[in-house]
Amino acid sequence: MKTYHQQQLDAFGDVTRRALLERLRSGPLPVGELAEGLPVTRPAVSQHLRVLKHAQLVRDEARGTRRYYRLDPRGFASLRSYLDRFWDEALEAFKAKVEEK
Amino acid sequence: MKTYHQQQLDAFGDVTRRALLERLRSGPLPVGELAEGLPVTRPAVSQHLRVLKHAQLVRDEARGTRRYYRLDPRGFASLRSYLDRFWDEALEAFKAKVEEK
DNA sequence: ACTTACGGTAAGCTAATACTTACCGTTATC
DNA sequence: GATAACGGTAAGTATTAGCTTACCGTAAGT
Repeated sequence: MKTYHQQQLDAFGDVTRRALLERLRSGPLPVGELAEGLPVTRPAVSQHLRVLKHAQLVRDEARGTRRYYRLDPRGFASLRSYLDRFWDEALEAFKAKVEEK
Repeated sequence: MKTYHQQQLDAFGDVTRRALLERLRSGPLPVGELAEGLPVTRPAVSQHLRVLKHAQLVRDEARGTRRYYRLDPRGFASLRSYLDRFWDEALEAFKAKVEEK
């Protein structure tokens, strides 16, 4: 089993997925529009969106025949708290090292 | 050419590299010790360290025959500011959308 | 000086993952 | 109800990226 922040980091570890996320910053978009301009086909985009969805970085909502994707705050919050915790613990360890000398 | 935050996200997009970074939270370590316990060989670790170094997530320092690796604040700061900026812009866009209605 | 410890690099292999084509289901439109 | 638009899924291919083995250089110890 993979923790969420791991899934989020994996999801961010691909340029195409990052491009998708960047596009979604300006607001929700249907899959077709998301795929436009990208150097990959629409099905590829669908597959990336699935990964992003599992990582809770995007949410989707069907509207008629279109399916709108938007950024999901949950994934970003989780990712951020992981990085913060990570760095805090590193500083903690560093301080401890200094004092022990 | 790749921007730094892209390199950092790529670097974080691998479990072994994340494991290395987590080990380094408790302080600097030589390559041999870093490799111990991991399910991969030492050369593999060296290669991962190279990626992490280019992403400015670790620094290295030779001491005798050993080479100590430690976390590098630069990469983390850069990554954090990217994520913050990313999310800020998303909120900005969201606000603008609401007001325009 | 010889030997051992440490770790980087290259070449080649393997495994993971991104991508495409083909297909199908659903919703809307005529 | 037929057709078109939209998008998800499956199967197979291709590319990427991680891993190993082999090798070399440098620094320390004997």
